[in-house]
Amino acid sequence: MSTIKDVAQEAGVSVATVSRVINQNGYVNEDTRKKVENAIIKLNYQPNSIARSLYKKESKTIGIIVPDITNPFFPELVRGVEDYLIRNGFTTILCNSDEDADKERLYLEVMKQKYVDGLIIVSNTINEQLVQQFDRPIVALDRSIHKNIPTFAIDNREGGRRATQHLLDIGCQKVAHIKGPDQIENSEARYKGYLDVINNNELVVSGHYDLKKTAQATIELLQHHPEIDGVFAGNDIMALGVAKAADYLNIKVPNELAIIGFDGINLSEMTSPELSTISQPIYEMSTEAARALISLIEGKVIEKIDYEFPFTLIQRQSTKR
Amino acid sequence: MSTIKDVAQEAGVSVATVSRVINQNGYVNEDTRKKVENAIIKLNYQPNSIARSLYKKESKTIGIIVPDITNPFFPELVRGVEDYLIRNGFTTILCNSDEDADKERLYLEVMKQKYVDGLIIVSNTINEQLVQQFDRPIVALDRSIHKNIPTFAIDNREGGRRATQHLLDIGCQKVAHIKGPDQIENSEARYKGYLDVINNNELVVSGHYDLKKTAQATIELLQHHPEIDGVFAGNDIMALGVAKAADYLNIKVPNELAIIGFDGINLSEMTSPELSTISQPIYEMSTEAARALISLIEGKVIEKIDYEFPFTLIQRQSTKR
DNA sequence: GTGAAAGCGCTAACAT
DNA sequence: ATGTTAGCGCTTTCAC
Repeated sequence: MSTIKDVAQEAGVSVATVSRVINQNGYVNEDTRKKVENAIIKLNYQPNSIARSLYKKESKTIGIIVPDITNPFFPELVRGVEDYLIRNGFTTILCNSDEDADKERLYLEVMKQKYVDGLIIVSNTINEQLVQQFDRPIVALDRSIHKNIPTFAIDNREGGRRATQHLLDIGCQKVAHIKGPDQIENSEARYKGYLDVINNNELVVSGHYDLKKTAQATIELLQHHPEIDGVFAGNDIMALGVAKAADYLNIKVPNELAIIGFDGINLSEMTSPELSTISQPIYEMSTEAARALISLIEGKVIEKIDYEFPFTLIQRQSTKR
Repeated sequence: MSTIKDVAQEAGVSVATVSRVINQNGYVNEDTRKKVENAIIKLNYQPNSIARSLYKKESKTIGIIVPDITNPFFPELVRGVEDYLIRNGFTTILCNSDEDADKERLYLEVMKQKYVDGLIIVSNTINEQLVQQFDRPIVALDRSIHKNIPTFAIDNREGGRRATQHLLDIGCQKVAHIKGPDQIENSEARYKGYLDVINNNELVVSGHYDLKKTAQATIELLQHHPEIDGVFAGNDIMALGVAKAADYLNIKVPNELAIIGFDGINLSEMTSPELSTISQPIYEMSTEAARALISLIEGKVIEKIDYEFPFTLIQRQSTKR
């Protein structure tokens, strides 16, 4: 690959001039500009962004850390981020942390060495201290990780309330909640939302954000409590698990059992029956997070630390009766 | 952040020595090594990999180009790649091409400028010439892109045969095929596999790898051809579309209509009914592709150009009768 | 065994 | 308006 030096030589000018035309700054005569541009084309020159990064101490690269891209919620998030970033000249490094603090530490270290300009993190296990030490901008997506770090999420508790209320509204008498993992901020919040509405009539079991475990737990739950006629699942995948349990027990959805999920991933409308859900503006949340991160990278101050997005209740077959 | 110079100063040695310690090459006295290591710890020094890349002309970064991470097949692929790479000291840049040749060209250009050490590509739209010009190793995943580029995939035609034969084996009399997009190598191959088995009794409709379109097309198909009792869908998502169509028309799966998909994405066992499918070893394919890419980057020669992986037929509820 | 110094490709003073 | 040059942080010859 040819370098700026080659171009300079070819055009009969100095490297500084070439640099000027590339970066469109400083004065350069129309004629010399032409000469340089021709040389660039002739040599098929492309600036070496590593060299540029070394000097400018910026890499036009950001890292995104998610628990596991294989979990259907995250591709939609990552896609929003990547879309926004590439349009703005940034490139996206993908990291799967498996919610493992060691892996997160490793990624943080690597990202630092590679001079990423900023980080977008989805995590609840991440070491706050490490995050604090990271001397470049960070934003948190979907879940907060530190009170000083801008966070882009919905009000999960309110979402939990809304989901539960919906089940009541359609006439459910006994609404159970299949809760996501303990200690995950979001699943706790959704759970609280459920409690807010259900008072003293609660019936909760844990499903760990996992389809099979949820199906298993739900089967037992429904066997012990045949009076349950509505389930609010901690997320859409879990709601699918509940639907499977119902199918297994030959319980009709939605008439004998209404089900509502949470997140609004694409998957929720692919299944039969289609799932009612609390739909997050996933794409918008992620592009906004990316936009804010870039602002921070550019040294701008951003308006707030807490970006709360509106969610919507989507009623589909699983609660339509 | 402290530099190698700071460490050298702190340890009272030259930068060359520090470099030797970091890279564990060249001779260095046990005592000086200790001094240097202490200085590194004291200053919390981390080598700047940008500077290293500039000199070594390698970035320990690779790019992966997929059509759309939001399509459930790709996260599993990307995860396999990322897992293998991070374990081997590489970092992964994610690119969503949307099967758009212009976007692909853009990504190729950016990757080149960023000195990525290699590329993993899933595409059928990519410009072969551009790929040829890319002067670093490339491997193709899931679909071939050029005869000189190592390809990691299964035998899709044979898979198509197997799927179709399976429907016949369980007693289907009239098997239709919902075909993936034209001009996509894989969907054509699967289609051919179907034809191989079905001779002259074919019934094919195009579904574009899209759930809703597939559901719509299937509804029409089934209305015109109520004799159809088995469907081989071009992939798992399309199979879901077929299942929805059946649900809509109140046709019982699998007894009145058996359905088989293709790919074996996680999703295929999340639904009710669970989908039979031709399961690709997605994770293994992708880690092998990553492994081969690294070999190429290291200048090794790899054994072959065509890596064909075995698939397996997974029979689940949708064809169990 | 260790250090001095050149150079990777680029940008940005500073000259002219 | 253009050129010269130092320097970004690192690795690696080449001396000693």
